[in-house]
Amino acid sequence: MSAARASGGGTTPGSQTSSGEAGTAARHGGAKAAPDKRRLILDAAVRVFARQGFHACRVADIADEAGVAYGLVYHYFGSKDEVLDTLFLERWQVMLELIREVDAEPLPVREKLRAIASFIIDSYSHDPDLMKVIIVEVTRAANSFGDTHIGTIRDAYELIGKIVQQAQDEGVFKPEIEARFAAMAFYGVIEQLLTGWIFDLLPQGGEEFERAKSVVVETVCGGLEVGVVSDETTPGNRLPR
Amino acid sequence: MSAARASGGGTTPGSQTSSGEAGTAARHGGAKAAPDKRRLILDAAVRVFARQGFHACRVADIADEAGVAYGLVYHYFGSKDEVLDTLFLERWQVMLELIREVDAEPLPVREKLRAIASFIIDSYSHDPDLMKVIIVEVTRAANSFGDTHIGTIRDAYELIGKIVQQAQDEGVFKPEIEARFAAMAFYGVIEQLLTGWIFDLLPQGGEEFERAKSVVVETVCGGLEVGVVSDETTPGNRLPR
DNA sequence: AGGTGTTGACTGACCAGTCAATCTATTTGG
DNA sequence: CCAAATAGATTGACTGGTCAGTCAACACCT
Repeated sequence: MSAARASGGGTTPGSQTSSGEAGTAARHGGAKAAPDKRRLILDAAVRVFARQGFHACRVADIADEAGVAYGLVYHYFGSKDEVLDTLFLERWQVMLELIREVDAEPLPVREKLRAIASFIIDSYSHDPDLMKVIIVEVTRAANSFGDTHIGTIRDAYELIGKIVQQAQDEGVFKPEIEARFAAMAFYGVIEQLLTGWIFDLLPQGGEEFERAKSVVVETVCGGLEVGVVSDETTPGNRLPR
Repeated sequence: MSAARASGGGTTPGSQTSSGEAGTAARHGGAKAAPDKRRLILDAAVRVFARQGFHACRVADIADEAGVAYGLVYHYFGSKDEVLDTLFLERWQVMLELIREVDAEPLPVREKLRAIASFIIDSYSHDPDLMKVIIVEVTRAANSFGDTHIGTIRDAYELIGKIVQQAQDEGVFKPEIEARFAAMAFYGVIEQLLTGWIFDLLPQGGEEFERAKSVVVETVCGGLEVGVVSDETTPGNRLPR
C-alpha cells in the first residue's frame, strides 16, 4: 500500500544489521560517527514488540530501548504503525525474493520446499524476536495489520502454490489435493513450529531446527507424493456430534 | 463411538448456554425464558471482536451490539479481558473434551485425527466469527492472552501428541519424527486452513470444508505412516542473509 | 546561514472501569 | 390479597489515567 517510505539509502531490504551491535566503535574514520538512528529504532522496536506486544507497548518504550528521544521516532516514521509495517515488509520482501529464486531453479520439489522451510526456520534461528513479531502481530492479526498486508502475505502462499502445482503437473504430487490447500498446509506446518518455539512449547536449538526442517518436508511431501499407498477409503464422514 | 454422553448439551458447536457459574436467572423451567443478557453480551462480543478486533473495539461497542447498557457488561464480567477469556475457555474446553473422548475410543489413528480435524473445521463452519476470535486474539497472541491461556492451549497439543505417540508405539507411524513435532504439524495445518478462510484466501463452503478434512488427514498421515521410502539426504542449507 | 538531526514537554482524544440512581421481580408480613 | 421490603438487574453520565502524535527549540554539521 502507500509505503513509498523506502528511504533512498541503497540498503537492500535484506541487509539489516542483525543486531550486531558488536561494532559500537566508530568505524567511520571520525571519532563520533553517527550511528544509523533509524536502524537503531527499528531494532529496538523488534525487541520491544517481541517483549510486550505491539498494542501493549508505548512509543516511549521504543525510544527508551533505542536510547533516543521520543520525538525522533516520529522524525523517521510517520506513526507507530509505520514502524511495524516497515519491519514486516523488510523481512517479507526478502522471503518473497528467495521463494522466487528457488522457484526459478531446476530442482526437485522436495528440494525447493526444503529450501523455503530452511529459509524461514533459519530466519527464526537468526532473529527470533523479529519472526515472533511478524507472525504474532502481522501474519495472524486478521484485523489491523494482517488486513493491511494481506496482499503481500497472499503473494507468498501463491508462489508456494505454484511450486506445488508444477509438481502436480509433473506427476510427482497427487493431483487430487488442490495446490492452494497443499500450499497452506505446508506453510501452516512451518508457522506452527515457529509458534511452538515462540511459546516455548517445543525445545529450541540448532539441532532441533535442523530436525524441524526434515519434519516439514517429510510430513508434507510424504503425504503429497504419488506412489504411496493411500488406503484411505474415504470413510463415511463422522461429524462431531 | 461418538460420545453421546457428553455432559449437558453436547459437543455440537455452538448453542451452549452459559456454562458454569452465573446460571442464576436462567433456570426458568417454563417455555419463554427471559433473554439471558449474559449470553447476549457474549454473542455480541464475538461479532464485535471478529469485526473490529479485540484491541480496536470499545466496551461500548459490545454493549451497543448486544442492545444493553454499558454498565451491564461490567455487571456480568469483571473486565473487557474477562469477556474474551470466557469465550475462549468455553470453546476450548469443549474441544479438549472431544479430543479426550476420541482418544479413549479404540479407533485407528487416521480416524482419530480425522475426528479432531472434523470437529475443528465444523466448529468454524458453524460459527466462523468465534473461531476467528479464538485463533486471532488468543491462540496466536503470544503477548496478552496467548500467554494467559498457554497452559490450556498446550493441553490440546499434548493430547494430540499422545495420539501420535501411540500410533508410533503400534508401529503405524514412523518413530523418527518426534510425536510433539508431528502433533504441532497436524494442528498447524488445520489452523492455517482456518486462517485461509478467515482471510478469504481460500474458498469456503460445505464442500470445501469436507475436502479440507481429507487434505489434513491425507497430508499429515500420508507423511507419517510407515512403509514410505525416505530417500531424503543431504540438507543443503541456505542461510538467510 | 541553512539544513538536517535531535530533544522532551505538552495536548487533545480516547476509553476502561466506577457508581449512584432507577427499574423489575420476588418475598415478606399484615 | 395487597403493600412494603429486599435483592438483583439495568442504566448511562462521569472520571482518571493513558498515550499517540505535535511542536518549538536546540545541537551539530557543512
